[in-house]
Amino acid sequence: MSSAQVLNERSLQLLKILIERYISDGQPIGSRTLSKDSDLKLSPATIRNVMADLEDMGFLHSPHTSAGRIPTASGYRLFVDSLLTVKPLESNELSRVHHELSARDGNKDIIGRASRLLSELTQMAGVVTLPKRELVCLRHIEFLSLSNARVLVIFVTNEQEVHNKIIQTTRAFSAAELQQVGNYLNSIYSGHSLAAVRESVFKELQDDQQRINQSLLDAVKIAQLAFEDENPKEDYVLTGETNLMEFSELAGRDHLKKLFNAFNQKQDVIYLLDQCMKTSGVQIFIGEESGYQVFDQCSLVTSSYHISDKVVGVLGVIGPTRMAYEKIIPFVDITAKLLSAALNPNPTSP
Amino acid sequence: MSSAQVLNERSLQLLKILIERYISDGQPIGSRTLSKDSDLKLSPATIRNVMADLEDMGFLHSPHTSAGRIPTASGYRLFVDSLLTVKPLESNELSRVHHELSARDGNKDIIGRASRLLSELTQMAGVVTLPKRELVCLRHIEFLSLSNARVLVIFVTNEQEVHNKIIQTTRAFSAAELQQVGNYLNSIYSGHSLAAVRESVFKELQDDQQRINQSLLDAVKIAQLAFEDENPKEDYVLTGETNLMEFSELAGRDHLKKLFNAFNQKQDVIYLLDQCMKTSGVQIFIGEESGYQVFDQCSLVTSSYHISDKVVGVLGVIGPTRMAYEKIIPFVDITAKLLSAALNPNPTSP
DNA sequence: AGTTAGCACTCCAATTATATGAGTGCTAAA
DNA sequence: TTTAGCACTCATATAATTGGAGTGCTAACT
Repeated sequence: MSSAQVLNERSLQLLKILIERYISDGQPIGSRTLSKDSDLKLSPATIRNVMADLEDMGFLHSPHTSAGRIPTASGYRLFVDSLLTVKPLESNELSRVHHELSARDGNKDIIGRASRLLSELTQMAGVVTLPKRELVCLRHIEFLSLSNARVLVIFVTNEQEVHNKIIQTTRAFSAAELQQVGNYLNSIYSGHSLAAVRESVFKELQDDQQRINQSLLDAVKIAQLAFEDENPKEDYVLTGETNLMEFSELAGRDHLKKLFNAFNQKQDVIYLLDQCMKTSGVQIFIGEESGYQVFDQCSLVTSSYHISDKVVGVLGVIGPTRMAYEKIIPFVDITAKLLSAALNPNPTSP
Repeated sequence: MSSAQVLNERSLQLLKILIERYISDGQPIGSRTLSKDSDLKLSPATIRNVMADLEDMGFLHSPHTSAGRIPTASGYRLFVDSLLTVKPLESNELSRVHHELSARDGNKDIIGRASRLLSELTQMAGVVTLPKRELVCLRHIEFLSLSNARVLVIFVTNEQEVHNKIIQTTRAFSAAELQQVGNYLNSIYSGHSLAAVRESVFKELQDDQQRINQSLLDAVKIAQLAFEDENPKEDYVLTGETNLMEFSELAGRDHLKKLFNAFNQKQDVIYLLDQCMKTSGVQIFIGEESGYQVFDQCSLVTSSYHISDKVVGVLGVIGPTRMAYEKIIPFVDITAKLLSAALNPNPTSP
């Protein structure tokens, strides 16, 4: 009965133009505007018909009877998946990214720098997860004796991150003993991923314990405590949250508070970012797709980064659904690539 | 000509009641309300006269002709300095503080816990500075050789905080050499404040360098690099910022953004907190007194905390000027005391 | 069959009017 | 010195009015 319920070329064209226009203006787009904007020579009336169809199919939506149309989440989805024409980065932006992520000052706080980069260049919120501990390689481990049979464990990972942790041992160890333990563990495990170390230690303890002598047993026991999986909590660095206050669609007091609380609680955001880590390339959550009420008005554009071919983290941008995807997507993409490059030991070796 | 421009007992009484009432209600207080609230049997008209005087003296202020009066910063100042009757903490709050700041789990992130405590119990923002590095004592230092003549310095301070830093040395050092350097430095400097160490190292290098042998000279040179004063930047842990969004007086979008930016930039807040560190006991900045526009509507209640009798940091609460000072002040006070207690090595020793 | 002009209709947003009432300052009497 | 009385001010809330942007439908046009 109703006319074409089909997505022909023309409808898509119009949808694309509408969304682009909405993204740049932020106001509902009406048939008259769209008619002038497109070079298809169509009258507003025709466009109204098309728009009605697009609305039926769930790509558009009117805030009220006499406003124009705005894209729904599915509309955006269709847009980013098949309508989008990505824009290359401007040269000054590109050089900024290069400069900021160059390995020069020993990667000091490179995660933070990346996050700031993302937020400053997009004027939205930038987020970068810390490299997943499990997947990171051990470079060196060291023990320090404290009072009451406690031992301070210090270990350095691949990317020169230093971690530390206090463990409670069953008896006090002297500095010399700990030195030995350290030497032993370093000689065996240096270069292995933390997950591998944990696993290996576990196996060692399962095996017949008679086989190894007492001091090695001590070493393994200490190692077990050191790499015990107490809190595999991931974490991220978020910057530029305040930028989000500029966007009227997010600026309701309640909404803003919920959003910032979610950022502080971290768990929901971590869950989302974790999802993104599973797939390679740029991932996008648009509005309600995230499944969290709080992020209904937000989109998340992410890409994962890696160290020696293993994905160890994600970075991305959080902003209103109405964001300039055609610029954000390539930007996130290249940032992830350059961060990976900066973190990898020999970017130039074969 | 006008009547008593003097602060007699009655005016102060009324000012106190007005401020208390304003703090609890948040609305301008009129003469009628105040007349009923005070047990002085005075008619609204009389009270109007008194209020007019108080306004002349700068303690009150009308938002407009036909609203009641609200306190000015000087009004609040007079109130907290001489009118206030502090309320003791409720027992459940007290036990919460004790529990949260008990030294049980090795002071792990005790700064963060203190900050969360402050924000959760007050429903405002809590802030705790990290212990001032300079004043903190060295417990142990350790060196690790990296590639390209770089050395990773790891040192543990009094309160079992672990710090690390990468330095660039003039030549590569072997692990054994670094071991020696570490032993030497530990034997001499363990237990000294970082400032003292820096000073001593500096003196050592000034002295005739022939006097000491080569390996000791190396040690001192490395120590100099390690304790070089690159960035004496202080830092703090701020929590519960989002609570501030609940207060209508701070909730303007612009204002909120400026406030949160100030929190992120940190420098202004640090400057203020630094001021507070110079005086002992509870310090209060009310509104404009801070000198920063952004904090015009805010008050800051702080108290310093110490390690072995040296003030090393401050903690406090940031909220709207209209806050319940009579509860906040003792709360901040006790929190600072208990944090100090938790950080001090032997709380029970003589 | 697809496209377009015309028209009645809807609904928001902005403006203006209108009341309401809380609170003040002043004056004059107690 | 205190108080009652009164005219005045100003912010807030509510309603009434208007303008315009945009729609959906129908009927005519290609």
